Amino acid sequence: MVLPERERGVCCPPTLKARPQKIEQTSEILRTLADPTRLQIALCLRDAKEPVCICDFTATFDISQPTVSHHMAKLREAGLVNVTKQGIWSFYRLASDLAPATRRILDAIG
Amino acid sequence: MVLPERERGVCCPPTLKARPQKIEQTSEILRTLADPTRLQIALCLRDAKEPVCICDFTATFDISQPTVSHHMAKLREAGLVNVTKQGIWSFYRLASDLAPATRRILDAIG
DNA sequence: CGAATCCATTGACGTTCGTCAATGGGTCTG
DNA sequence: CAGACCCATTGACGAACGTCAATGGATTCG
Repeated sequence: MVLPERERGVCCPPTLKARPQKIEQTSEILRTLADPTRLQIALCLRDAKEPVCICDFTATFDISQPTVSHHMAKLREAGLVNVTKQGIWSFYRLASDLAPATRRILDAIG
Repeated sequence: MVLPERERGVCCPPTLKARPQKIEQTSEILRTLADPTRLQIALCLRDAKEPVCICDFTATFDISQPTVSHHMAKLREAGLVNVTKQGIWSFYRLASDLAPATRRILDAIG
């Protein structure tokens, strides 16, 4: 294996291809998906044919209703999901204007 | 848009397709990549033709050497990278036995 | 050997995060 | 209207995280 020439104290800083702003955006998406509960919710919405009601998640996961609501807020703030209110119910689905880069990441999972 | 029928107090818990263990593994990968600095390092290693020396990252990022070392340890623990020591230098590259699922996520970014 | 260099580890500190209990707003039903 | 139900928000708390300064091991050079 041929290694780059090196002398003591001489480094070859790699050029960073991605713009800082892009890195920050991607980082937020990954941070949002990194929590196990939110990851399951996101995958569930990705694969769902119809919007899913909050009460379904509350019934599915072993966490309190406020915590579910907290996770949905995080997903909303990251632009990953849209919410539609119907009477007393809130239905969630993947954001209709999901960025292609975000869609690629979601599709790469599971 | 047709929504599922609903009555008060009646929920339709969604079936979770992914196994809990798989969710936990994916979650760790995402958590590791979620930090902006680690994300840049991972992408740099993904695109590098040759192993990259730690001192290169120390020179590139505006963080201390121990912090760079800390991030590399996280990447190692997550099984994302391998390290090769050569004299006083440590060269890092993407793990040779990177899981296909992990590779898909990495390739979906940037 | 002694000094210099690269890198990992340890300990500490402030911030962020996930969680819950409590509360309140909004909607439907009797 | 009164009660039941769904959901979001607030406040609080412990755990995890990112960062640095200090330290030490390992290697190389004079």
